[in-house]
Amino acid sequence: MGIVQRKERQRAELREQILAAARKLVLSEGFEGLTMRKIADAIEYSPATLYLYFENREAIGRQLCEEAFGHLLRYMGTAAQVADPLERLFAIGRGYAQYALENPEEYRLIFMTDAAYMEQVFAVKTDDDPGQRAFDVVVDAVRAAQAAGHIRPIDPTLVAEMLWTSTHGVVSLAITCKDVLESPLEELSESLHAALLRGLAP
Amino acid sequence: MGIVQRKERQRAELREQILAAARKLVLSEGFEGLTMRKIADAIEYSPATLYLYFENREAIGRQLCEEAFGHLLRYMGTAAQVADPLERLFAIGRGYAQYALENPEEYRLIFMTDAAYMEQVFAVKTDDDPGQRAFDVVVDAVRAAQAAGHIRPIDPTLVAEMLWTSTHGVVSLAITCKDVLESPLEELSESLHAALLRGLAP
DNA sequence: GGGCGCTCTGAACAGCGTTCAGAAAACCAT
DNA sequence: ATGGTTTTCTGAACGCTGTTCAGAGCGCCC
Repeated sequence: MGIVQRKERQRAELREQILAAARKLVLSEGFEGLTMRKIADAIEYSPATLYLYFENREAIGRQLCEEAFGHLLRYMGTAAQVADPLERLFAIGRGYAQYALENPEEYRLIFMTDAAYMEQVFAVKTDDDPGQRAFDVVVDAVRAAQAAGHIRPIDPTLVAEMLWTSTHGVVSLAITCKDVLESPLEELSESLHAALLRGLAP
Repeated sequence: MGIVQRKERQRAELREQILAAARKLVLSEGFEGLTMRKIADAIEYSPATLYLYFENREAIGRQLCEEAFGHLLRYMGTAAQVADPLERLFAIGRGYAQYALENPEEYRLIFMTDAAYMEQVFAVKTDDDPGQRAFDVVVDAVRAAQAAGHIRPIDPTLVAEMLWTSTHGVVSLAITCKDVLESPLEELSESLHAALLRGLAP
């Protein structure tokens, strides 16, 4: 009775083929450049077939989004294991920035695209949602830094959001308005982090 | 011989009518929702006519962009006159954030839209380009704060970019991922500014 | 082998930016 | 006022987009 299993497998395979083609297209042309017909061409199926595997174009974007959070988490993951709490916060920030700058189209898809379809991604808010987990990594590091007396004892979520938004500011501007920032990106990012953490000391 | 003058005036008027319709549409539907056919409908002309007044859709966006920088400058302008240097920096940040949150679609158009056509906006770089002037307002305030001994004597451009990117981070995330930031926006923005400036003290 | 169900597609719809030949209108000179 | 020139405008088209749906084609079970 392996027939239904095989059918399920084939179905999953085609679904994955669609996602693979979409990934490639987003990587090279951005989500704006992602087209149902281009995907269909790439996998050699009719455009109509895509709708048997995904509700619509946004559903594909949503799926890629969730994957992207996983990638972000990987970039931050190694940094999250640094022992020294303050150094860990720096490392996380660097990992985050590195992810954004090495995967600008993915980053744009997650954090810089109009929220219409993103609402459903963020609406999940379960504890194992990668986005939430990425944020929790920061909050944990903040708590540790507070416990070690490196950061004043205010709401760790607030502190985490301060760190997050400021790093997001650097990388998102760098992605959108290339060449508009005069300072070298790394210096800017590092100085910002350093000043912020200094200002957050007890 | 006021005929050529009248023709020029009428031409300018229709151009302005196009821009007015475009402004309204961007305001309500964002730049993505701005359509040549919708503009044409609004002003009761054929879509083809628009191309006699603007090279293409992006040229209209570019024009709106330059206007938007003017608006931003107005929001920051009053703040730029605060006497106390440190308080002035706070006021400028508040003005900037207020502009972004009260005109999200305009802000998105300027700083969050893919740069393809923006390059020409930023490429100007003349001294009276509103974007440059807005940034200079910050740099000047930084210099004043440094002269008053409130900020350590490092490159004022770097400091200005640190302040700019961090505020941009808050407002752009607030615009794109509404409800994802848990902290009240004003508190987040204010705390961030305060911590940053504290960290930048000599 | 016949019938059922699943998978897939061609064709279409409505919309998009943009172009261009030609209609229409405005102007000028006679 | 009339004819001709110039400026302004538009209908129709091209190729693209996301999406839908009737029906074709094929594999599976009885």
